Amino acid sequence: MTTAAHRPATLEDVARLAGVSRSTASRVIAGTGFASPYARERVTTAVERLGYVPNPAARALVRGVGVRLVVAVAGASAAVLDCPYVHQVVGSAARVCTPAGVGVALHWLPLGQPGELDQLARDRSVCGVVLVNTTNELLDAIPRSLQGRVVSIGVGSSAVPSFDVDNAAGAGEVLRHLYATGRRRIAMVTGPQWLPCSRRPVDAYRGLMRQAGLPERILPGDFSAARGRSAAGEALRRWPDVDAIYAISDETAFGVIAALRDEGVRVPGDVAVAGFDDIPLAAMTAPALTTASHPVGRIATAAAIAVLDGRPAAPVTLFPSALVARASA
Amino acid sequence: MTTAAHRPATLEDVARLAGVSRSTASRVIAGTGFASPYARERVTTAVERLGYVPNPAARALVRGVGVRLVVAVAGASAAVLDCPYVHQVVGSAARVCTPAGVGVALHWLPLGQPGELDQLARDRSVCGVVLVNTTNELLDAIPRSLQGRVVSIGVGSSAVPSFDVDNAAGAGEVLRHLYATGRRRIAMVTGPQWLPCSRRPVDAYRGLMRQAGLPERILPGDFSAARGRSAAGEALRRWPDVDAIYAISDETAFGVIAALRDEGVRVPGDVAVAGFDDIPLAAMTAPALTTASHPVGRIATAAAIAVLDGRPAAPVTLFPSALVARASA
DNA sequence: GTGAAAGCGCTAACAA
DNA sequence: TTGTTAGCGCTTTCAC
Repeated sequence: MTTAAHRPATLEDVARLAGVSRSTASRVIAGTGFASPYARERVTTAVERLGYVPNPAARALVRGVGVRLVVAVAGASAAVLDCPYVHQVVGSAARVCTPAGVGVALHWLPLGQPGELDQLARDRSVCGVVLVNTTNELLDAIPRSLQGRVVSIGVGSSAVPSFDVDNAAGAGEVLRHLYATGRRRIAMVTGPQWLPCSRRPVDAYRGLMRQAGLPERILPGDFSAARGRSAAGEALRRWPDVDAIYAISDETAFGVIAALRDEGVRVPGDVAVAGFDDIPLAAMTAPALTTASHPVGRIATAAAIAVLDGRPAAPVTLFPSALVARASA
Repeated sequence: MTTAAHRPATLEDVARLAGVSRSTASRVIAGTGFASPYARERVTTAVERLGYVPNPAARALVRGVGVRLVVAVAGASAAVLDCPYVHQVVGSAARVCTPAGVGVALHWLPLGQPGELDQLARDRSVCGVVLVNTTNELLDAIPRSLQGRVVSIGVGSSAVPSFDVDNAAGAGEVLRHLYATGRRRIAMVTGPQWLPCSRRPVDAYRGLMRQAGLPERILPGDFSAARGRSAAGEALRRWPDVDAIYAISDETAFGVIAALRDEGVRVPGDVAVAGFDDIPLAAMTAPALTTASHPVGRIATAAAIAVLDGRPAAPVTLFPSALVARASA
């Protein structure tokens, strides 16, 4: 490895130094095709001496594949691109894409304008798409040419494999924990109405309440702490006997707890509160938050690998979510 | 805009449909060079009809520029790539790189092995580098060929512009707040020793303590909540009269508060606690955390734009950090 | 087993 | 103002 030359070496340079043709050099470097041990040895040496690094862009161009994996996030405004959840997806994706010479892009998909996807499909630099916060409308609008290289973190379809947390199971565990610890007047703060994957915990809630003969008390939310705050106030007003609030996310749960505290309601004494996601801080607060785990990094990694690999993935890959019982419920 | 064709249109297709040469089409599309209003009109129409999207990879290849911006994070292990801070940098960078057809890559730079940078310098697909958690050793090892397209979030050098939070000022504000509210036995939990940019708050602390004739009480940390926990225990043991703990990060501060609570020490009654970063949850906890703001997203955005633009940036761009006084101090 | 040649999609001289 | 020409760096038939 020499010190960085002013002009980075090309395959041509390697071939010349090794005394072989570009084709031969290409074969041994890409690890494709035949090459005599002798040629192999000479090329390898030349690569080392020159500090040669292949140019993924040139490679992609000739192979007809893309150099960017796009994380496409559906939402009402471009502000969805700023949330920590999306950032973690992008970070995890970048980590697995980097060794493949692929970069990560971040797109906003306006709700109700599935045409945006066509744009992505026609961009030859796009090797694949990871959908986040998918809607069925979006799923139905996936251009044929994107099929086989698009996956969803959230709901999927016959054409789009899904990688998601088993939030129905996680919600079930948390709700049963609430029930087992004596809670009978359980309210739930949900996710956005338009987001299909956030309906599963709601369905779990409904099923369990019905099964236990308990009243359904649903407050629409949006994952935010602010909404948790206001929803808690509503809950107290509408159902003075409420003894537990289950929130769709830890953020929301913290908002709920803050509002309860302001109202002089004790947690978990008067009202138990549980969340979902098990973010790092859930263990640090007072009271520590009872929640369910959500392996976002692992999910995003699997999703990115699936589009990178390009082989057909299972229609649905569910990642387990387990109860993390702490002090708040 | 037609429905996505099976084979995405190329410049050639556009030129043919418009009845002009590839060059002319290229000129009007890239917005470079001359073109008659007539040609311009015909090309634009063809682009629309075909739903043509230029291929950034091909463009980059011929222009000799890269298609990836790499976020390079120094650290003891690859685990540094998993922290929310890094994710936010990557997310913000991806957002500004996407419209430029540039993807984001995420690299780990092992401490003490500055050779890794040469690799990046020789990769022609790399258009620039954003350094995170830089050391002076790393800064000195920047290959010449990378100069002008590398910036640092953290300390910089004559060759590497720095984009960072003014954490000295932020720390100063917080510490003066502590002092103004009567605290006189103030301990500090620092960042990692090897990280130069985290030394500035320590220097601010030292300067202020000295100036006020107060004792210096320093506990080395690593930004983590776990270390905040253990450091708080140490502080209590070594300095039973401690009445304030200033932590280098909100994470650490939450760890400190948790440990204090476990020990039966009241916050802020017995010991005031302050952090740094003003993460969203800082406002939601009990007690709400007193801290200083840290506009990570804005910093990362500015850094990425600077390498994308490629024009010389100011040697140092400091982003303001202001006291956010809440309940914990 | 190896090399010559063609070409991926695009831009940028240079002539016309 | 426009088109012709020559590549950017790489892979990949297809002869040899």
